Amino acid sequence: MTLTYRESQQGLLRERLLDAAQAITEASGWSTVTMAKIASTIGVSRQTVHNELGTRHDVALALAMRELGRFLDVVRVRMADADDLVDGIRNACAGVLELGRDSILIRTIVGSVGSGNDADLLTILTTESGEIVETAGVVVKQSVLDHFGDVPLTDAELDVAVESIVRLVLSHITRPSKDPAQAAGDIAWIIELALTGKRATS
Amino acid sequence: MTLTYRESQQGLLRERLLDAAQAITEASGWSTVTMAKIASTIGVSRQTVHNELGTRHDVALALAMRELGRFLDVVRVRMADADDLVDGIRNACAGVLELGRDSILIRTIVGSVGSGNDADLLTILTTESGEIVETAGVVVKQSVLDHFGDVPLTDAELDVAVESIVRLVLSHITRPSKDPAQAAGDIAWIIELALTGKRATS
DNA sequence: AGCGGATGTCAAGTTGCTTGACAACTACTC
DNA sequence: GAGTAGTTGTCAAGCAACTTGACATCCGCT
Repeated sequence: MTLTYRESQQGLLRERLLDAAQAITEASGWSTVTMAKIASTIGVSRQTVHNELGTRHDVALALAMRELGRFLDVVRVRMADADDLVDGIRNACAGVLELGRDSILIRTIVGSVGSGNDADLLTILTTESGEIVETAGVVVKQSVLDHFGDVPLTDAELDVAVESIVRLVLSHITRPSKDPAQAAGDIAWIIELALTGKRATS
Repeated sequence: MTLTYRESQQGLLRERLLDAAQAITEASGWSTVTMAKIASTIGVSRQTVHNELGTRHDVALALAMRELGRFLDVVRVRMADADDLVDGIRNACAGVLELGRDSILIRTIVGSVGSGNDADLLTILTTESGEIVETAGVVVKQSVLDHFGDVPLTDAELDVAVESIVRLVLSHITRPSKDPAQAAGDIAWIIELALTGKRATS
C-alpha cells in the first residue's frame, strides 16, 4: 500500500480552511476574519469550520502553529547543514528571521497597528504563545542533540539556552531592530559566550 | 471564493484510484490488476472502486483516457509554439511519440506479449479506441484552428486529415518502427503533400 | 434600549464510503 | 468432469462527515 486515500485526503479540509483564514488575514487583517467568511471562501458550511478547527481563537492558534511549522522546517535544514553548533544556531536564526521578514502573514500580523483589534493574533504570537515557544523549543533542542551531541551543558541548562534562543528570535520577529543576519549574529554571539563561559567554569 | 473544498477534493479519489491501477499495471501488467488490489492499494473498499470507475473495463478506458490527456497537453503546447502548420504537426507528433516511447505505462501495455492477457488493455488502445481517436481528434483539430486558421481545407477535409494524423501516431506508438523524430517527419511529410496537392487543385 | 452581525452549539437530513452478502464466471486441480 | 478458489458486478444496510436550519448569547453601533 503506497498511500491510502484517507491519508492523501487527511487534513486537506483543515489545510484549505487555514489557507482561507490566512488569505483573509493577509488581505484585510485578522479582525476581518469571520467563521462564515472562512467557510464560504472554500464553499463549506460554517458548522464545518467549527467541527474542524473549533473556536475562532483556535483558528488563530492553528494559523500560528502552521506557520510555525514552516519556520521549524528551516531550523531543521539549517542545523543539519552546519558543521559547528554556533554556526548552526546562527544560520538557523538567520533563516527564521528572513522568513519572518518575508512572510506576508507575519508582516500582516505584526504590522497590525491600531485599526480594529487585529492585534489579538499578534497577542497569541507573543504573550499567549506558550504552545509556540514550547513546540519550537522541542524542535530546536532535538536539532541540537541530533547534530551536536557534545554540548557542554546539562539537560536543564540546554533547555534554558534553547528557550532563550526561541524567545530572542520571536522577539526579533515581532519587533525587528536590524537585519536578520545581524540579529542572528547577536543571538549566536550570546549563546557562544554562554557556552565558552560554561566551558571555562566547568 | 478562490476554490471550494469540493473542487479541491473533486476527482482526488479518482486520481488516486487510477494512480494505483497504473502502478500495478507498470509493475506486473494489466492482467494482474484486480478491483480488490486497486482498492486496497489506496485503502478504500472494492465497492468504492466500482462506484467511482465502474467495471474493470472502464478502469482500463479511464487509464488510457488519462494518459491520453497528458499526450494532448503536449500537442497543445507544441502546436501553440510553432510558426508553421506543418512544423506544428511535426513537432507535436514528435513530442507525442517521444512521450509514448518514454511512458512506462505505454511501454508496459505495448510490450505485453503473450503472458497473461495483458493485451486487452492494448486492445482498447487500438481496436476499441473509438473514444480515444475521437477525443484526440477534437483537440488536435482545435489546436490547428486556434493557431493556423487559414488551412486550405474544408471542415470535412480537415476532419479527415486530423483523424489520419491521430491514427498514424497511434499506430507508431503501438508499433514503433523508427525514431520519434523520423516518424513525426513521415507524418508531417504526408500531411504536407496532402496540403500542397490540395492547394494545387483548388 | 434596540438592532445587526458574529459566535458557539444543537439536531435532523443528505451524501459518500464501508461492510457483508450474493450469483455468475473463469481457471485450476484431482 | 466435478469441485474449489478467485474475481467480477451488484445490492442493501451501516456509518462518518458535511449541510441545513435553528437557537441563545455576546459585542459594537445608533
